[in-house]
Amino acid sequence: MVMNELKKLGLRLTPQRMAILKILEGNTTHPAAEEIFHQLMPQYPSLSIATVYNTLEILVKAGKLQEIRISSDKRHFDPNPVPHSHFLCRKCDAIFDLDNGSLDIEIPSNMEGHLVEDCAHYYYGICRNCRDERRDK
Amino acid sequence: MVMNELKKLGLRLTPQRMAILKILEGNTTHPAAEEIFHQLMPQYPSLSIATVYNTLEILVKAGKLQEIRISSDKRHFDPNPVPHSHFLCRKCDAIFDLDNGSLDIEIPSNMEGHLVEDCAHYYYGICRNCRDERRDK
DNA sequence: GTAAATGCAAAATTTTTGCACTAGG
DNA sequence: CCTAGTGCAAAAATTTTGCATTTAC
Repeated sequence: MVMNELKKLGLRLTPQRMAILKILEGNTTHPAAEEIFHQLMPQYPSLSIATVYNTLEILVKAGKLQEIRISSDKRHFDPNPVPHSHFLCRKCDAIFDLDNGSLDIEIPSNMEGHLVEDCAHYYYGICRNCRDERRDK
Repeated sequence: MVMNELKKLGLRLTPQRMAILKILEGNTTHPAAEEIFHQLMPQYPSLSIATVYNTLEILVKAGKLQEIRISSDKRHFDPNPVPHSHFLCRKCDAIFDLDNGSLDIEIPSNMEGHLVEDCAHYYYGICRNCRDERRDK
């Protein structure tokens, strides 16, 4: 559970943080900050978008979340911090996880003299759902 | 030469476009729109940032440029449209091309049922220059 | 001459910041 | 208590848009 790990890092377990964590846990839709904010609005009317951004940044720095820069306009977030590929559909804008089988992406420690710490692999095209729709018509 | 290819696409060769193309040709610094704009300001004081964005979008759509979404805050551009990896230095924010030898990135046509048209591989860490600086001190 | 491109300024979006107030531990 | 965290509103930063004017062909 992520909550206990946060405690160990000296982070306070506020209701806002727990709610954000709950939304993200097991979530494969890769929401952006604003989507999380709107989902929580009904329950937490006083919640601030700044708090959402703040929490997401903390979680990314703590290695509990992964930031996804696949879309040109806004950042998305993945509760799975293990490096894996993502696919963005040009038609419906959905982001999919691509599980490279059991082989997660290997991060080369050194590339042309650069010290590599992290990596991201993004793929673009038409997702299987949109492709099927097209086929039906 | 890119200019002639643009003509074939029915695009007009305006001074602004040619200037933007000239700045990008052979450029390995991966400039953002604003950097291009500022480099051209002295020579083209009336140039509009909207024209820079417009031109960049046209060139990307025409397949003459590659958009780089490696940085979370702004988009960068690469005059080399062939898929290849990029490296972002967390210390100096420079973007480097990673030439995967002669093996360019292969785009799988199909991944888990999705139709893949394009891809991007990004790497993050400390570049060789910043690493060397650290070592000297 | 005419459609395409430009420049300008305003708007739209996303993200960040400063600061007073609140509350978790 | 006391510091970390929150909320608010304003600001910053990037990108887009509408429209009148200009210009490449």
